[in-house]
Amino acid sequence: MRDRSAELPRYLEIQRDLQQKIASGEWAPGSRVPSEHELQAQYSCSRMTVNKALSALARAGLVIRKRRSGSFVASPRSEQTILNIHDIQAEIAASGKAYRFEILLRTKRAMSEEDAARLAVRKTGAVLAMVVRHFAGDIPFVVEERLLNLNVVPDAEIEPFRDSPPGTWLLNVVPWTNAEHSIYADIATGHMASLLDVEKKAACLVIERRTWQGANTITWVRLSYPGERHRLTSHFWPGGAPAI
Amino acid sequence: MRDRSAELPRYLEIQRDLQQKIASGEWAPGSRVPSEHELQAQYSCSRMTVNKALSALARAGLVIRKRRSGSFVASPRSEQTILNIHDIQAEIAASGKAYRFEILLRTKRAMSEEDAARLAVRKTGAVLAMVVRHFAGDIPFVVEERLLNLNVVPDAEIEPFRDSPPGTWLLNVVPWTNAEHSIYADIATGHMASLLDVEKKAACLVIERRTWQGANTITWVRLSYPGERHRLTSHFWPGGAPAI
DNA sequence: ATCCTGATTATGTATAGACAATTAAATCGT
DNA sequence: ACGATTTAATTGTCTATACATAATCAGGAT
Repeated sequence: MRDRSAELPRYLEIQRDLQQKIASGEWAPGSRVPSEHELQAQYSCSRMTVNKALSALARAGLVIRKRRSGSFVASPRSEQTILNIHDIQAEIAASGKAYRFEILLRTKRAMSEEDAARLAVRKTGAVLAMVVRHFAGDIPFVVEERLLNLNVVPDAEIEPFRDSPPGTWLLNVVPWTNAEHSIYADIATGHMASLLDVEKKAACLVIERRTWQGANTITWVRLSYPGERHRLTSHFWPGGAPAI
Repeated sequence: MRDRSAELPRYLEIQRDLQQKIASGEWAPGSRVPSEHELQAQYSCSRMTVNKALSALARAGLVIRKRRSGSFVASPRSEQTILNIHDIQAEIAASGKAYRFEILLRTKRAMSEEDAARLAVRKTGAVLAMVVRHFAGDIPFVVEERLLNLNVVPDAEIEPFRDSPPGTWLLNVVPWTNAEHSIYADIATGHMASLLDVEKKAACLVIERRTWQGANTITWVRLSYPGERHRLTSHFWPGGAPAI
């Protein structure tokens, strides 16, 4: 029936074809995409195959689909990117540098008002507060301030964190369902500057993250990177992969 | 046949069911997920329905699928988040503040070495270099330094940018296919500090972005935000939406 | 033991058809 | 002319089936 010499699956072929028409501007934002019925005829395939292509484009935000009305090229409202925030241990190891970490503080305490606010939970139970410094080679890479919700992760209390830092340990031990990131720039205080081995009042890139398992906040963490030594970079294709 | 009182489509019901088992840790990373055949029997539905659920989980990175071997719970290697970098005009308008912008520089010039490096293209043709300051109310919100590749967007040369700043104009005029973001922290130089109305040597959150249409670089832009006044935040669910 | 070979299994893709849900458009009654 | 009702177009979901493809496994030949 169909050309079996084709490399790509049919639905991907169609998807990229449409994506190309949108990306090139040939199909302007707001304009109507042919209906599944029409595309099915054009590509001489089943409706399900066309549907798979169009659904993927809808998921990627390139088209908007409405029953009875049809599918329309979406107007771009914002630029998206998927930020991959790697496990620090893995990230440094991948860069070829020697990794080590140093636990500067480890305290169990009853949850304070501030702790509760950071974890975004009611003030109850206990937390494990930690400060960890990570090194890439001999250079301080990032300082991690962390709160672990012992109500959710009681095991953390007895974990020595000898081989793995708390972030890596958590990632492997407790599955997370959702996370909130907040990224900003700040001036290194005297203490932070000495920990990162940068000048006083140097710029820091700060990432704050809260991680949940369902309704429970697992952990809050603040990562302070020396501004000149660290960049978050990411490459993004709306379709999920290079189109051509 | 099936229970029509169910609110959710069958495939989503299955998807969330599996997602919950993974998120709760009931199914550990590396462990095997029942095969499509088994799930089809468990949920008494067709294989295509199960396939849709499993494919979605694979796309979200929660499971890894291998022919002949089966599907396995993925071990989390990094935390992802989808960063939505909004159109500045829309972002400020959405916050309820008055938006205005001011073009501080607009120069057409032959592409220099530095321009070519920033745009990641061969040095050829001309660029339009701009510096734009955006205000939220009366407060400087961000300073935008931009290079427009006139080889790709010749229309920019005659565009007055009276109603819309270049970012908004581009978003509406030229569709983009992929983008690269780089986020870091920097110290405000004297000039930048005065533009942003912050103290000298204040921390700035800087976003650099290159945007392509296919193989052509459309634009390079550097956005400098006052560090204390701006945060990038995002909330992320691996499945794409709250599971419960 | 080692290497080929074929059987088996799970996923990947595709088809044709069916019904449901949504809603724009057309029709009808007043 | 207007409002209510019907029709129809389009997407959303689902089924049953089929064959393709990749990878593992078990034998069997060397």
